[in-house]
Amino acid sequence: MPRYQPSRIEPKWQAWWDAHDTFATPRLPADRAFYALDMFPYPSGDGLHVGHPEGYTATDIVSRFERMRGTSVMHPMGFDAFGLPAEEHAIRTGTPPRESTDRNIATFTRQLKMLGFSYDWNRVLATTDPEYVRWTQWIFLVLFDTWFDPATQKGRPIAELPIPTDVVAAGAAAVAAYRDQHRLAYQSEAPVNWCPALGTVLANEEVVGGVSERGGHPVVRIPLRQWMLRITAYADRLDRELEDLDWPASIKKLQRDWIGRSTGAEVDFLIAPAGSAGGAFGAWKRARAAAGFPAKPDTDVLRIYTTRPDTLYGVTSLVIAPEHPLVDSLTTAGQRAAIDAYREAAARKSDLDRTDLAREKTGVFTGSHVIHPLTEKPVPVWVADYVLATYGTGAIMTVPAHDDRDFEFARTFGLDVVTVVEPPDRPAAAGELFTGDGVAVNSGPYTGLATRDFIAKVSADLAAGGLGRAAVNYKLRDWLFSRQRFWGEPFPILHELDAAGNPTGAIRAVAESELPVALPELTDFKPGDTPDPPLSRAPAEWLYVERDGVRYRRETNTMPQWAGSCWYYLRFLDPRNAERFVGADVERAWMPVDLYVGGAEHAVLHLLYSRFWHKVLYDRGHLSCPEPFGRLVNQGMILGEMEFTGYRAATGGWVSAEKRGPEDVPAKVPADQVEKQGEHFVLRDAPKIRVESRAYKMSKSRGNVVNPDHVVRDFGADSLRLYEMFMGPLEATKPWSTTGVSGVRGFLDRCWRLVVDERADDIVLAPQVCDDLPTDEQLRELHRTIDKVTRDIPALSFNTAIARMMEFVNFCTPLERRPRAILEPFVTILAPFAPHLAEELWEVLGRPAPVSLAPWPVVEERWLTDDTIEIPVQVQGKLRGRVVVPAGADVEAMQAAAAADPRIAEHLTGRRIAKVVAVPGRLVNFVLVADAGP
RNA sequence: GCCGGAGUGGCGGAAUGGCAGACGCGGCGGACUCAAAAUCCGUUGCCCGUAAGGGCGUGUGGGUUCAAGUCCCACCUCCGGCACCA
Repeated sequence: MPRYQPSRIEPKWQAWWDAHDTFATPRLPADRAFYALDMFPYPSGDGLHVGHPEGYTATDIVSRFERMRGTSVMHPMGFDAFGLPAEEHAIRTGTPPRESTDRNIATFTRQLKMLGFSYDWNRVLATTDPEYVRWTQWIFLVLFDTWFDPATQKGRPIAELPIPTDVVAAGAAAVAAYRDQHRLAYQSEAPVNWCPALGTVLANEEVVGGVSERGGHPVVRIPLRQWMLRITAYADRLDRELEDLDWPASIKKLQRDWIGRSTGAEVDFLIAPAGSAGGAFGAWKRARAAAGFPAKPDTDVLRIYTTRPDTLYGVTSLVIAPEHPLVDSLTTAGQRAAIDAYREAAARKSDLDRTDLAREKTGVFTGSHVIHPLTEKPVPVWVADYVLATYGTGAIMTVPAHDDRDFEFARTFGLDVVTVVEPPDRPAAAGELFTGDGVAVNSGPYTGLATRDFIAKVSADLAAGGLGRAAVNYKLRDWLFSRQRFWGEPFPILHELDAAGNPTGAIRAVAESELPVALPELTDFKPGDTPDPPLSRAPAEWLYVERDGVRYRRETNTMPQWAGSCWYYLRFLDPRNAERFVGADVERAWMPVDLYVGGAEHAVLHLLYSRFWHKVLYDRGHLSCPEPFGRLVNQGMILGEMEFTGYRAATGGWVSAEKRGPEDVPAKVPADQVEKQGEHFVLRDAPKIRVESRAYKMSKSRGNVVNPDHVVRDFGADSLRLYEMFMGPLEATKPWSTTGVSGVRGFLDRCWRLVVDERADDIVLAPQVCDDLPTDEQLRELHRTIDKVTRDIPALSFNTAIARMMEFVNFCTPLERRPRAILEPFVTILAPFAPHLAEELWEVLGRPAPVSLAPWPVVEERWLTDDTIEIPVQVQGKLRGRVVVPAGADVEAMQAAAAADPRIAEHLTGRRIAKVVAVPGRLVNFVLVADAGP
């Protein structure tokens, strides 16, 4: 009667843990501390997905394991609850985002509790909680109050920013403006990705393929006042300090590529005054030699950035971005119409449209020339949209012979290809493209230099002449931090108004004591036709405030969703602290995070942004460590069930997959109508017809989404947990399999029957369970299992740990007498994986709950070794037999035992042994003298 | 195009350079049952052979080694990411 019933025991133990606060974490660790963190979810309306419990189960197992080993474990959960979907839902239905968000959080909470995760629910938080928003805004004010000191490579208080004397002389307003220009949080009038359909501006990384990542709406570039975070100031540290982190090498590389550090040189080209004689250049050059290279170029020069200053003698034109500030002044009357048309077309294209369409390079000649600083020859200036305004100086020199983009550009417009670098191993062919390092040719005094030496020398010479300087650039851009949205954190910033109600340009921070700046009540969430944020339609009593006799208008932009997720791992440590964003002692005791598990989709942005904020807070003395996440692991994606797809022709018959045309329609084929033939799957009834076999990403449209609620209903939470861990390596992409879940459920059923009498009417011990002393064999089996599981959990190798536990159960099942002394330790090590079942079995065994806090069993080493071992014996590398030898047998003994085996002896008769390889404890291999033939 | 990752039975997968295929699913056979389900036991890489045994096997082709799924070189396929950053 009492079969294993997850639906009965799982809620029972969840309630028990809740009532006893079993997983409450102390404020400070008692001894060893372990911080296991999940990437908290966005509480979407769809509820939990089977992908969520994968990482969550992994950290839960490690957390439970560490707890049982006496470690103080921090294992919290919360919700990344600001975000577009709630706002879009509000726009569609009129429901305030807070309502739908709270509802979704309730669903997520129910589902997470249903899976038996050992979170300390006392620490739960949502980024939308006013108290959380308060500290997010406070951190923004820290960024606002910080400038980056390049000399010390550290963020420092803005009050410590040295003010140049001429700025001081210009008055208080000038000083304030100077400070504003140097803050880590600053405003900028920048070309941004405006998405009319979403009514918002998007970050570069939210624009994919020229359309919005969310929804796929078109995006155009317009200039707009924005809040930016100066993450580029930290680019170098964000790059360098990756080094010591225990992160997957691939993720580190992804971040490094995203930061995209490159070294090269900036070079100024004098814009040739129209109709002037050569004298102007000489004067300019002398002036530069005397004054040096200016920090900012005057309008009479074009400054370019190149990583290959060694190719300066191969320059055939300069190209500037359509948004470059000097386009207007460089355009001659004759070219005006063409340039204007080109610029307008470029403005309508997003960055990615440009790259996609511009396989064929486009561009327009400005009509102007600049003077080459070394050769003193005139160089034409073009405008082309393959040059990005936002990288480097927005202007480049083209060297068609040694850069593939410039090569293509030159080919399109018939520009010269001047070879100035020869490959190291062969002469250069005229007009060929060579982008590698080599030896300079045709380069005046530098001819003959190797690329590396050339770069060093020319950089020094340019710097000495005030014509250029070595420079470092990053692909990383400053972080566009404002959104024209309602459902986000308001900025704690006030804009000063003049008597007429117009902004003066002066801004001030909201006082710390006035935080949080709460969102106003709004009834209309619709974005407008203009980039004016919804908050600009807030009631006047929210929008306008007076401080010290001055009227201000609140900032109406809101922060992006990343803001809340940048620091949640800190708030978990001290979620109710009203005095500080996190208590200093608490932070010191728990940070950094020991294990952070989440999806690889956050490999770049979330992790980079978090690291940036963390470093600023560290620099400002608010944190004790420079990096937030010590060990990072990305769980793999879970795909839908394997599908077989056949193709049907319009005529109705099947078409073999490799011969299908675009008009043939795919059709799902049930697995039992398919068989494998060689490399491919074919239809069982028509083996000529190949079908495709593949697992697809889960998606609503494909209809292959697995709902955790259903899995729990049909198999139980422990089965879901165990299955997701048994599927394969945590980091691998793997397909879902319902029969796989039922297989794991079968294992839990066998665990149950090992302890419980299934035929009794009540839940009582199985009659086989006894108090016998375990046999040596049983102890060996037990301790080997404990050993394997103990080693596999920290390695996150859960699939092999589970396999070993299955072997243990298979070993015990046939036992007529099952000693408690082996069952109880087994239930203990099962507990992190299948906690509900383990608690129930523990109770049936008569032990005091909870097993979740029972001490982890100790491996007794002596049970891990055998007296004798069976070793393979090879002849010529081929397995020919096995012999049993004492465990400590030396090489001679092994060899003798092997040679004595009749089967081996047979293979050795009549042959001469060249040598014998015997590896103690492993194998014996007889190598024979090559057979001379019969 | 560039950068990652992965290719092992019918399927998911396991294997410090040392017995390839642990464990699970599926299949086959048996026990129990009037029967079925459930459960338990056995078996299951492919080929030849009644058997004993033998041969072949980790995407392909080479190489190193007494010994290669594992190391090296070249290539093929699939998955993921990036994509004019000068």
